[in-house]
Amino acid sequence: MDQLSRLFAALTDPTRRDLVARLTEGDATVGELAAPYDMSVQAVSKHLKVLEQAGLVSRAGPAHRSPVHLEAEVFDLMTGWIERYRRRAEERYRRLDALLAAMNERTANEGTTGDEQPLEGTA
Amino acid sequence: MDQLSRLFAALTDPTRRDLVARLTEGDATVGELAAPYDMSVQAVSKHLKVLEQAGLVSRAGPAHRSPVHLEAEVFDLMTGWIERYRRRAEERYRRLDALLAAMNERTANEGTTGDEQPLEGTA
DNA sequence: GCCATCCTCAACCATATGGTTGACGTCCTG
DNA sequence: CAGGACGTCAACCATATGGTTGAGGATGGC
Repeated sequence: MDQLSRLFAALTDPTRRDLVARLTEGDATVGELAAPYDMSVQAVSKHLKVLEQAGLVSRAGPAHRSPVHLEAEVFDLMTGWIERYRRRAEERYRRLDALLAAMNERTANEGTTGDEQPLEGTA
Repeated sequence: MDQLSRLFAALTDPTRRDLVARLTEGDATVGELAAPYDMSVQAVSKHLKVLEQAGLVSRAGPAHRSPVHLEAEVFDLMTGWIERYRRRAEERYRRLDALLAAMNERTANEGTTGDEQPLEGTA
């Protein structure tokens, strides 16, 4: 699985999104992170593993009680993907609007010209 | 499942991300969308259903051969969530930097003052 | 050095996911 | 109106996911 897929998958689960949200307030140990949930510590540990493999979280060391740290920069991978296609879609809407405006203008000037499939392959 | 979860889940699958990417080039029928993949049309139809339930995609009508349309605005729900916590994390780093700078200045001026847990609850 | 605490690993279970094939409904064509 | 093309529905299968419990491995305090 590629990292982008791992990132989206990681943030699919509401518990994991909540963990990320809490980590923006500062590093925390697994125990601290697990405390608020009505769920076993092992389950939270698994969630953290998923976040870690997605690159969203890191551990200071393999040590006992070592704090979990949020790696906020990897968010950019997702926003990068999203914004790219968001922009592309908007770009297309603008072109479509321009095209429709041009068509309106032409029909207002002289009516149909015999060329009637201007949308094909352009929009 | 809440919409945010559905959105992240929808974009987890590379095939669905690719469908979204292609829809930024313009609306398309299910058949057109399914053609490039080494996969049954039914499978692509399922993927489109997932995208539709996440709000990322809409159909012109229940009709035969009706085009699939991308709803790019819902991207904002995700970027909104991501950017919120991205900002929160950065905000925290700035506060931490400021605190460390203040500590350095103080120790440079007069050494320890006896109050030695300034990080607790602040970072 | 011992023991409690923190955390992870492993096995297990229920359900969700992503794919298949086959059957069916609906529309456009002739 | 008969037939083919397009799309979805349903059943099925393999694997992934999110949770549980039980056991075990390090660490740190005493």
